[in-house]
Amino acid sequence: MNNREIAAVFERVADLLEFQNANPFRVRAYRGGARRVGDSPESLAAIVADRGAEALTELDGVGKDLAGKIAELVETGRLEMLEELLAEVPAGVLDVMRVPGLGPKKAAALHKELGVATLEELRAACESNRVRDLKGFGAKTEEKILAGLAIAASAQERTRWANAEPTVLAVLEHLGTLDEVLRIDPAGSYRRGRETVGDLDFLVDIGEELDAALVEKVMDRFGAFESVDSVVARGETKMTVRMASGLQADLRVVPTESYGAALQYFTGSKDHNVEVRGRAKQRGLRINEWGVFKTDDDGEQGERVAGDSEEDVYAALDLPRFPPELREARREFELAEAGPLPELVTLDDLRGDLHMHTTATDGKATLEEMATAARERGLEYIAITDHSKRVSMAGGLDAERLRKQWAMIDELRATLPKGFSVLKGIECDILEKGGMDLPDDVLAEADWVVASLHYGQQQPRAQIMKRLVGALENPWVSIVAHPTGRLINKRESYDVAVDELIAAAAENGKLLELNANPARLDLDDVHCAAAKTKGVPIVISSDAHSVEGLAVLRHGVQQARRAGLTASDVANTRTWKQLGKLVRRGE
DNA sequence: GCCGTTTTCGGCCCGACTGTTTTCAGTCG
Repeated sequence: MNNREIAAVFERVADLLEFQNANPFRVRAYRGGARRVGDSPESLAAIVADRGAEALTELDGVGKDLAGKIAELVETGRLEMLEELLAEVPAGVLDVMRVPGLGPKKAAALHKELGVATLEELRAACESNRVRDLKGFGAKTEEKILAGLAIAASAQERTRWANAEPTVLAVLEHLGTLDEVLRIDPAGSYRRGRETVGDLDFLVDIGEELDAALVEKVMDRFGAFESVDSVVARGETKMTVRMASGLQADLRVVPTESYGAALQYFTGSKDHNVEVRGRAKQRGLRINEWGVFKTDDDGEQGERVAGDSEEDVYAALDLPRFPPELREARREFELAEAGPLPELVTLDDLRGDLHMHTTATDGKATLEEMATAARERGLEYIAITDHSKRVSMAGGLDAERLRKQWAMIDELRATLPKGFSVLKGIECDILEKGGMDLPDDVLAEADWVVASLHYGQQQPRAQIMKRLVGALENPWVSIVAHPTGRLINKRESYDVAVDELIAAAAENGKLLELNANPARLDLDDVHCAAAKTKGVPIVISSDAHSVEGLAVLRHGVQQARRAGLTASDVANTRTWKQLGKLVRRGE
């Protein structure tokens, strides 16, 4: 059982416990455990196998009990506690709890009073007006549930960051042009640069006073944004709308003196904030979205000590202003205690792009066009890495066509200005039975060999690993591209033991790709962080199939920053010559 | 269920908004 599956079990346990009205801190412990497990770069099954269940308690938030349950899961594939809970609670109520506005308490009341255990039964109960008579419910609640059922049916999944970006920019423009809006920033997971966002958060600075008339004006303007479908809620400082796309957006309006505190607060993550506010409490301080305050002897909010800027808020706790990408309650507090935070990699640090396609296979631009566009983007070198012959649908290259392309590259090189290089590369498929799609003597002639797996993605783990590790052991391979093969919201990854893959890369002196395509972002942040700890350099590549495709590098940089990578952890921040020293090629 | 130079027991972040309540519970982030 892999980490993600273990995390899913703990989430499920937490949901069921919540439904049973269990101790909320116990529920939190399971949710925290799920997050820690999901964030762990090491395979917990491997930890149990190598060092025993006891070693799991080294994970923050995992104690003796959760460690035992993880061991039970990896050893038996089952969790007795979960099965007992499922016997007590009808599984359908978990769906009921996912309807907006329904939580564990209301779901429990619906089940107890009306026997509602599925979404269908919930709909029937609402339509026959039986819900409105329950204590704590009313006609409005009933209507909201029916509307919420429609939303739940359209199963809105999280939106890829890059798909949310146009909406975010349009809202910033729409509100930013108002004179009353002094500052506006997106917050939440969008600001943290997560690969997907659940909803959007916007924060507005309205000036010294929280003037009701001004707030009204800003909210009216927000509600008039062209994509807004309906207003979900509207209060004195906070407003929520639903876009036609189904995406929700929150607006918070605060006075200038609270802007930093509010930005910190609404950027999250939730777990990061829990840690921050816990630290505040230890120091006799209280942090909320309005500022940092001293706590009086009677526990009431006292003198204000910070709030204008995020720097001040963090400084009040002797913490650095964490880059938003790091605020996930993973290792950032540990890093802060160890010294200055690492300087995270930036787009400007990248000097080369080592994965792209041309019209020779499935690209839309020619060799010359890709080279020109890359040079205009300020890159110093690129590798042309078209597909190999196994990828027949893309017109993959055999040895003969590949050598022709390399001859063209030789010709092109003669025309290039000093300071820009085009490298002879290939994205060579890793065959289903193992081994590379082109012979070693051909690969040996390349400057840069990207190995990747496009076929046989459903094979069992052992075979997938044999293929990937085999590629890393090939003396001429430089790197494995999109190592897990996942497509965000579309396709699961292959059954890869990423820690073993990283170990194999380290052993063979090879690199691993962070594919910057926003649908891939593969390796992800957690795995890139794991590669860093094992000393395996990451290459951020566009995998561009067009001139425009080169622009995705920034998404890769964002993911790398979330992994805590600095420029020196990313191989293509180096010159091509320096980069060559990182890769062990040839025998 | 986790955790600890204020602790191995008694804590565990904090506020806005809604709908149903006559003073607040539930949900959400």
